Amino acid sequence: MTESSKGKPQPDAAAGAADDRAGGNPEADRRVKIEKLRDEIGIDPFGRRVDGIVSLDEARGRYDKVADEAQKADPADDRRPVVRVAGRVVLHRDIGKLVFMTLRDATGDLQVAANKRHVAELNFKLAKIADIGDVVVAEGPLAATKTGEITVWATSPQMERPATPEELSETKLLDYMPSDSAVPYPNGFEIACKSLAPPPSEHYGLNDPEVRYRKRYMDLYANPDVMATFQKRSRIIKAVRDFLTNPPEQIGPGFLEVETPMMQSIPGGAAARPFTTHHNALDIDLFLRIAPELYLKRLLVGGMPRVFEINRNFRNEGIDRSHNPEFTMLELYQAFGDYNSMMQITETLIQHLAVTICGSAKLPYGDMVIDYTAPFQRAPYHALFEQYAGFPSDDDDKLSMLAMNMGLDVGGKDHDVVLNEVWEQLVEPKLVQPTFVIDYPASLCPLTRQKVGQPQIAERFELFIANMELANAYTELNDPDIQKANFEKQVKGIDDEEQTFRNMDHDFVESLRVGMPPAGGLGIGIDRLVMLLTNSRSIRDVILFPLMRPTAGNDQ
RNA sequence: GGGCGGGUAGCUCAAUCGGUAGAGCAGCGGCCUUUUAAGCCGUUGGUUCUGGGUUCGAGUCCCAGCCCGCCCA
Repeated sequence: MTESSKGKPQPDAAAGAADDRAGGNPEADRRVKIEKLRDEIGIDPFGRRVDGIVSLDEARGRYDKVADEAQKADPADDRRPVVRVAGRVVLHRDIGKLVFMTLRDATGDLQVAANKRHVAELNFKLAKIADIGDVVVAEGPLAATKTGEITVWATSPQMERPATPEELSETKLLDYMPSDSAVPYPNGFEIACKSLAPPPSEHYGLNDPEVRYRKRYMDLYANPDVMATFQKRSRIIKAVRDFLTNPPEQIGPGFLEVETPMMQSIPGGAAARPFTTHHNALDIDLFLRIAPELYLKRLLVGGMPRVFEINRNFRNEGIDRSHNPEFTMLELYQAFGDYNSMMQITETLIQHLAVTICGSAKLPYGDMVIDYTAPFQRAPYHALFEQYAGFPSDDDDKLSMLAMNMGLDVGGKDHDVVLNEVWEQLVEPKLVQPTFVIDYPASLCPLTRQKVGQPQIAERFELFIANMELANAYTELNDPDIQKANFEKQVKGIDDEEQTFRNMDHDFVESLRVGMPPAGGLGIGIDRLVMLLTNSRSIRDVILFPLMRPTAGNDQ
């Protein structure tokens, strides 16, 4: 980036700062304006504190049609509400002695007009030279234009009439007049922060996905639907917290929100490859957690009966439409629950979110319409396989044939591992409406309690919606001897990346020896849930700053 | 990991068969007192992702690489 250098002409584009020949290089031109603001107009192009700003949505709501029409009929009868607003300029129309601009903030857009007759000369000049992308402050009465658009008419108090006592007390006008400034602030119109960077297209927005993800700060203001998505994400997460902290009666007492280590010396609780880091003082390798599970269960041992955590997990794996290396997960554990009580919580929570956040239990996702009305369908794992494969899941020969036809590598893998790979390709694409897939092969679930009388079946479910795995839950295993044996048993065929339980967490087994009450445990992928509820196609559209490869310019 | 598509001005995009890199908007200089993607006149702005190659001549064709997206594994 080029530094402006006052007074010393350089061949560089930005250097023409002090003369009027600048042109063509938007940033250089804006630097010229900054110098003008400082040197000729004598104001700080980066503003100062302003109190009493109302959002653009709020300002629009304060428009008083009766007062507006009364004032238009009799200019002396002015009861129009006065508002002070701030926003980024997204459109700017200068028609001589009148300037219109469209401001945008997190609540929407609103038009501001500056009329030379009502704004002090200096402030009118600021309105004329304001650029798209600048953050500005405007103050004045709300009135509609000829075409009916609600507009803040920037007004310098001393130009029109003295402020009434009501206005003064309502907006505390005098409070904002900085003692070290000759200019009453905002005096109708001020530039609060000059934008040096060239703005995105005012008509086409910002479309390039790479730029949108790398420069989310531009994406957020250029594309209002992006702002809306992340506002909704925030509301969803708050609603999850509220729901779990104070659940509906049928779910019982509230859950306690806790935080457990993200840096772990033995990464456990899931099948995934972890990120590695190092602690210098202790001189030990640590891993970013792949799941909080084993720590949350220790809390059950300690006597917290219901706990949950909403936070980041890290998995050193591929990136695609539904995977980001760091992602947000809800995990909760309920003493004396099981996978059935987890299903009840899951479907009640998700229906609640759909209805309260999105206004309906039936929501579009892409071409689909998803019905979140509880209860969700339950379907046993093996039954689904047989339904779509056409033969029972224990037919090893047919399974091998099918796997090879799918191009899968079956060599040396256990039956259940191959079955699961085939299952994922065969069944997952069919699961559009919310479906609890229940009763998994026990060999795939080392942390899960087996079904009574059916030791080969684990009391586990995964919830699928719109072909995505959204939640995973078990009746938790609390027998320390079986847990230890499961950790020691290497599940053949799972490759290195999925080799979770190679390093036994002895302390976790020790905690089970102390005694963990029977429990249900649940994990819900928050990013994917937000994708569904905001109809977003990619996980990158619901993560503010998704991981991107750094550019040569060192963006991140 | 594989296939397909894309990368050209600040933004959105053109560029015929390989033949002087363009438009709209933004910017800059003017005009304009109710605009709505305001309008009018004038005007600036390019490492065509990077590096090689073919050619009299490459945004275009070939090779390699980088990045992004979509689909598949």
